[in-house]
Amino acid sequence: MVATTVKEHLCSIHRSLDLLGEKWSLLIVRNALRGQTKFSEFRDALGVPSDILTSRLATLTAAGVFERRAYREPGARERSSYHLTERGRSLKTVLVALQEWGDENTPYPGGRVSLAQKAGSTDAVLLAFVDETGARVSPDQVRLVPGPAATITWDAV
Amino acid sequence: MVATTVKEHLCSIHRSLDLLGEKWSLLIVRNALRGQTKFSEFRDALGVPSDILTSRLATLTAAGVFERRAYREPGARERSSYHLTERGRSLKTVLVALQEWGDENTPYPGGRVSLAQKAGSTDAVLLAFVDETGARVSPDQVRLVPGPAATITWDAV
DNA sequence: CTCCTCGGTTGGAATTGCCAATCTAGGCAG
DNA sequence: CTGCCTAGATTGGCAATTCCAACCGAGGAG
Repeated sequence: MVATTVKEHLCSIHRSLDLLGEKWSLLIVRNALRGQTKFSEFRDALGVPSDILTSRLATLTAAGVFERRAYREPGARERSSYHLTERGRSLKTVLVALQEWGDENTPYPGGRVSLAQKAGSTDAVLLAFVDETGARVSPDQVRLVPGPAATITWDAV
Repeated sequence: MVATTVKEHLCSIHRSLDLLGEKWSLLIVRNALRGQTKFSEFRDALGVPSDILTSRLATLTAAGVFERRAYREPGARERSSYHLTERGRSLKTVLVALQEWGDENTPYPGGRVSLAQKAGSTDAVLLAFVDETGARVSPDQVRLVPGPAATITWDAV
């Protein structure tokens, strides 16, 4: 089953979730950000059923999150590997947001399993809201407000 | 059906997705961030089946994302409303990340439906990675690396 | 040739979600 | 009091999705 059309929801959050909200999708992307590329790596590390993995890789590849490449290991036949595209790598923001939320709200007693760091250092990296000048904005100060294409209005919290 | 235990995955992303990855969960939180609080508001605005909405509100309330309050409109009996807790409001980061990704990667021809703005202004707000000093870090420079509790290591991308 | 592995596919059971119909507590009108 | 209305669910039956175990097939190894 390959998703050929993206449902055209007005809301970009809804559109994102149509693609990424299926079970395992974001975890596959997370593992790809950790450097995994092979079918067996995803299957063994995540425990995702192989039929689901086939389906998700097809959907995410069709959506331009992954691209499929051929590779050949010495003494083995040609196989497929799955590499994040620029579009896929830009999901890093979503995954770090989920990671920070989980670390703060459902902490694991043994400590953190994954950290966001600046390349070539051990400096921690966090997500923050910034305005157009680059100045930080407190999360409390951020409002989700109706945009030009909104058909309804709402009272932002 | 009320989720009483959070599966204890090592990875905080996995734990977050166990709670938030069910269909409709994040869209309910999105609408709550737009100011909705009542069962009928969520049901009518999202089109979510009422049995699913009952289940999601129960799960999210048990997880501390929502809190249930009684309210009474004139000439009506007491009813329940659902308000985001601090924990729930901190999901704003996740939702803005999904919104930005959707706006950039699956744009809707009619324009954006929702914008992130600084309170009391029309200044756009964006998500950015920052280090501990507050300096911005390019997304390409951010690595997801194994933390102290990691049982495996990986090659970060 | 046979055996083996990787990357799937297939069939069937279990789970989850969807939809329409129904239920229930309380308010209100007569 | 009786009957009717509404919000907020609950229920039953069906559809879609996911899970699991078994199988397949192309190619390399022996």
